[in-house]
Amino acid sequence: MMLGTARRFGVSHALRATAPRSISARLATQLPKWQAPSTLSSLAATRSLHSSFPRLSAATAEATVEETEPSKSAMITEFSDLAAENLIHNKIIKNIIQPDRMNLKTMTEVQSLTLNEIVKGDDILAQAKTGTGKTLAFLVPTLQNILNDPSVDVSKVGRRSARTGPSEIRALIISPTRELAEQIAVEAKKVAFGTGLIVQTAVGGTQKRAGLAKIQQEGCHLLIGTPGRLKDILSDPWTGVSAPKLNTLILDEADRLLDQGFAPDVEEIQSLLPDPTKLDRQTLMFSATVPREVMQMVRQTLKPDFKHVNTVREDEVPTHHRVPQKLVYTRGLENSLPALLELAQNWQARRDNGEDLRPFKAIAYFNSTAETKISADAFNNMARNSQFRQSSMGNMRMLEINSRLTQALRTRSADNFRKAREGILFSSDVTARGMDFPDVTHVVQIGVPRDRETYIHRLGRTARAGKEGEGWLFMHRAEQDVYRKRLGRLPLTLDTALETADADLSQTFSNDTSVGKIVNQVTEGLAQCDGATKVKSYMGQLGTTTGNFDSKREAIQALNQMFTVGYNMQTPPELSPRLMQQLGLNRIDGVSMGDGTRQRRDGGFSRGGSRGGFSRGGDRGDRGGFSRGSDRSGFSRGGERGERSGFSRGGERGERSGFSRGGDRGGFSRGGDRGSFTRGGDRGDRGDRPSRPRRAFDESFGNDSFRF
DNA sequence: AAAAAAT
Repeated sequence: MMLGTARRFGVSHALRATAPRSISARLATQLPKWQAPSTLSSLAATRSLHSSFPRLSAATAEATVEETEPSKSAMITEFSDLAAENLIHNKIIKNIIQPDRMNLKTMTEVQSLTLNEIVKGDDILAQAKTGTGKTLAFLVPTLQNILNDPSVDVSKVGRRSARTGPSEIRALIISPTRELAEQIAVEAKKVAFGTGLIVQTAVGGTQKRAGLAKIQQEGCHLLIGTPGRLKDILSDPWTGVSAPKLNTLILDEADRLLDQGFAPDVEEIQSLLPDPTKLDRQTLMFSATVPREVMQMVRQTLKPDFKHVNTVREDEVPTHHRVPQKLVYTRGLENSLPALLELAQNWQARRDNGEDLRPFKAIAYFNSTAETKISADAFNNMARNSQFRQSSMGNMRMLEINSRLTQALRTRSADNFRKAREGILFSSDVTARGMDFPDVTHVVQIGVPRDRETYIHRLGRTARAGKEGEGWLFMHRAEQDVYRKRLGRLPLTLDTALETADADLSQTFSNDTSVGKIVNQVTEGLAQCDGATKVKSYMGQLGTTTGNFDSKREAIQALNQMFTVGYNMQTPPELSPRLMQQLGLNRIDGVSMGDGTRQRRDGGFSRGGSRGGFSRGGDRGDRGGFSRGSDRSGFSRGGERGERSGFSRGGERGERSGFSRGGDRGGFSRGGDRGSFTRGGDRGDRGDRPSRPRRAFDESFGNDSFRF
């Protein structure tokens, strides 16, 4: 059926011959609000329910053609037809469709809708949902265009002295992350296999000299890289790598590359390329999201008559309809990891019960690198436990990835997760965009993400290529306002099934209950993490929580509670007056403020010689790390006042926070024993929590103080 | 102090 349709429409030369008319004119003058007709998206959605990759059907093709191509151009939907029309090189087609190679048959919407335009040489902004083949959409026609260039010599295929050099770059692809650049390159090499086209990468974190040597030796037609390294090698005349013949510039994840952080680099790279008024240059932009704010940048960067190919209706969300998105309120920040473990265990238990579910393979996203680390550490600690190993969780890989790891470790984690059958990847936003890990069943976002686009792209790591997947967002109640503002219109539904999400973790739990088992495992895993990691995690979350929470006061209380109850630490790190001011915390209760005499040392925090580590009260001989009762107001200023209160003076919220001693809930034993704090006094088993090994920070930090 | 990205 599809094939017949494709043939009916598949007239490539007609496509090439027809000039784009009204649509480009329209786009040039007004905000490009062109979009695929409604039938398209609804139909795609329906089809995807049947777990097929949303392809172009006959009906949609027709509708789309009319809408997008007033010139009645045709639409091709089968890769094999591209060969018949002699539009795309036979070798490329073979690489795509052969079962022992990429094994693809039918093109996706973006691929169909952009191919002819790209071959024609038009500038394009293409928007399509995550996991619908955007990479291939720009690779195939771009590689073809290079082959079409008579000045490109690929005649010496397979021989050592191919007549290409480091200045033969015809197309450049910029990616916002190193792993994505590498992934695109892998795909590009598959497509280009046997054509003689040379694909190279240039990303940071790798040996520059080795990379350069490779390009110098083998030459390069298509270069793929990240902004910093591309800038570096293209601006340095000594490298010999240059692009005087460049015809095509591709911005993958274009909205990201055009935003604040990247735009200057991208502009600088453009300035290193041949003057577009002298050598015609095609620019292609691809992304699942293009927020309004960047449209101006898009328009500035593309030619005035660029095409906006949008397969996502403007009133539609660029997520997949088939992906259930669940929202979970957590009682405190410390509940996230137990809830994550519970989610994984529940899933595995259902599998054990014979339900037809794929193995649990999840990405857990955090808003700070330090939090990814402590979470990965904690889960790795748990996974070492024999009870855990023998459970249905036993075969899970626990992996970590973020930009603070060495590139070697990053690459290893990504590779391992790709290969993993089941496991959890604890990730920062390095992997949020474009990464294609096969068979991810769950995306769990912990904390409201920094913006809507981030949410959408993270979610897009699951349910790719027609597969199923679930999205989860764990969020503190006090993030509601920012949630509504950023994600309010997305289709999340409240889920209250995870028991540990709402458990009061200041209690003691018995291993006889399922909740207790989970909580105690996490507690123990965290207890084995070192103190510095905990402090960094606290500090790392300061920025996002104070920004995300309904009030700064709530943010601090939640963080302090996470630190004491979740991490089993005594007193939260002191903050310098300067930092407090920057965070707007000056008049917030519950903050430990240092006296500002810190000396900077590695990583932005300083160790003040004599000041107690984390200013624990006990060893200083004063009243213990916590203020109790409502007598104390204000906060401590380091030690010079001799008092340590730190936080939570009574107050209506006090009792929730796990410290703030009323005595009724157990809370906190201060006193000289520094450390042991016993929660759950009301249950009568104080101090007997199953797993409370001596905290690592006692050893590693001694009496030193950390102020920030 | 909060992703990422050159050394």
